[in-house]
Amino acid sequence: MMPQTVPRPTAGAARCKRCILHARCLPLGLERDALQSFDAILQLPRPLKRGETLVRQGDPFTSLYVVRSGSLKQSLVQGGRRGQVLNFYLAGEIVGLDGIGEQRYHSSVVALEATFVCKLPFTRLEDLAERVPGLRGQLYRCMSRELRNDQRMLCLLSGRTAEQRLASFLIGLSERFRSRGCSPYRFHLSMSRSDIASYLGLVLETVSRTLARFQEQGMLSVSGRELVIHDHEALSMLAREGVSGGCRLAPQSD
Amino acid sequence: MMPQTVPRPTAGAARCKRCILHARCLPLGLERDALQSFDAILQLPRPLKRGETLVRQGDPFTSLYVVRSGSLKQSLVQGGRRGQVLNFYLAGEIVGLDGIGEQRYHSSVVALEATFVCKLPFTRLEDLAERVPGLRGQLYRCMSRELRNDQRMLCLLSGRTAEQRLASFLIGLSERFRSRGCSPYRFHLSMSRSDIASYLGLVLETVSRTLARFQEQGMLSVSGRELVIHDHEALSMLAREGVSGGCRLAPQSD
DNA sequence: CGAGGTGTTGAATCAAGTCAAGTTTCGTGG
DNA sequence: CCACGAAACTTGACTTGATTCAACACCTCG
Repeated sequence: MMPQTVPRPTAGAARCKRCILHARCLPLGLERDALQSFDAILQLPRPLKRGETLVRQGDPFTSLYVVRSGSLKQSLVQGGRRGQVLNFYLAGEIVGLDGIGEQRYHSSVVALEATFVCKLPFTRLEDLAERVPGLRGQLYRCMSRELRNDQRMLCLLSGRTAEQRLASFLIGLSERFRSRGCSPYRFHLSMSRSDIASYLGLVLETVSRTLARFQEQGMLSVSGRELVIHDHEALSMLAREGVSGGCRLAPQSD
Repeated sequence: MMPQTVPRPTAGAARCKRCILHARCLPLGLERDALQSFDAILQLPRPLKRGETLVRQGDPFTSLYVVRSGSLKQSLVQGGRRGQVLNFYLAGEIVGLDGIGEQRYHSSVVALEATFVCKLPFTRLEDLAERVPGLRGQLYRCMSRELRNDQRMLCLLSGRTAEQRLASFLIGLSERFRSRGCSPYRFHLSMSRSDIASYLGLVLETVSRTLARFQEQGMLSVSGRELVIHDHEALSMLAREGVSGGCRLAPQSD
């Protein structure tokens, strides 16, 4: 039987060396000594309840957080609008990077389910990074990964159909679960339809309808938040490209 | 008379200390010594012709570039699609940050007009950053600014009308020109309508029509790529919020 | 002067949004 | 444990803003 959710951390085990996320977390590739120093600044996993806020937009920036288990959503309030969902964070991902550089968190992050996070006070992390080039590199890598991620999102939101957006989203999730050792074909959506809609620049009715259509076409089954992907191939085809062969080419200036 | 384009660098003047961009460039806030070391790794401004490629998506990452004068567009090719425009760079902005962390540039950057850039070999920059905390901070700050910028774009592309997108874009440009000492009310668009369209997730016809509508309403005048903003207030109102008071609130889970 | 890139404008179409009921699910407290 | 109410989700009918397709105007440059 395949695990349907991300594995829980062994209770109380804060040391990175034994952490199941070792391979995909920030201290990846650190030497034995450096890893111990890293361990020393890392604070014990903190439990968050569903709906609990980890960082609040505008609050002073103090720490990065690594998701140990569970999931969160990042959202941004601008103007009169309700929070635009910018990202979902799964185990091993880093929360708070957009706060570096300003003194404040630029967005809010809220737990979508029971969630554990490890806290990394940034000043201490920076001190350590000063002495450990590998860690500095990892930090850059994380930020630039986030950058690339946002850029992928920009492409997705720019002139793609609802079907393509949703397919992309599901395939993306699927891959992330796969790389965490969970089934890429059967998983639980910890976010609401309206979170997904906001993330994809749609309204929740459209998400609902599009999921229904995918189900009719036999590509997947959804029941509430339980998802089973039947035709991963078809779905990722949709995600990668326009379904109808005709990708209309914008005239390239130059 | 107000300058209509970004000031040109004094020919051959590579030294940062005398550079007009001093106040908004990477070495901002560096000590005298650090600034000299920075100068030492910085390569002389290189001229680019309109349409010339500065970095090509997928090429090995070697350097960051600072725009000295002129402008460029960043674009990303994914799947079968033609380049999605991700960003426009003006004087003082840093090109190439998304390449840090991977060994490759993640997107292409092309000059929109005659443009000068200063080259910053990254390994040398990193060496220097190791010794100069202020520079490290600046690097973080730049990356996190880029992150925040992309996030603003995500909000913009997510369920805003063509009018709001275009207004946002124009106001954004206006502010950028203002902060560079150029007129925020009268400037030249170095990018084509189709570049703007791609950037805003629209088709070029829509950009053209929307500009025409703005002009009818007396908010601005356009003639080709020359733009005059008559009613900055109205435009930024449009940019900030839905024009019709009704910002429909998505039900917030939590 | 003609060609090609760039921009404008019009008419028709359609995908997604809006509004409006419903139904299901879930959490809380009796 | 059940009942209740509030969220969350689904579905349908209708509207609309943006895209598509198409024709044409403009400007620059060889």
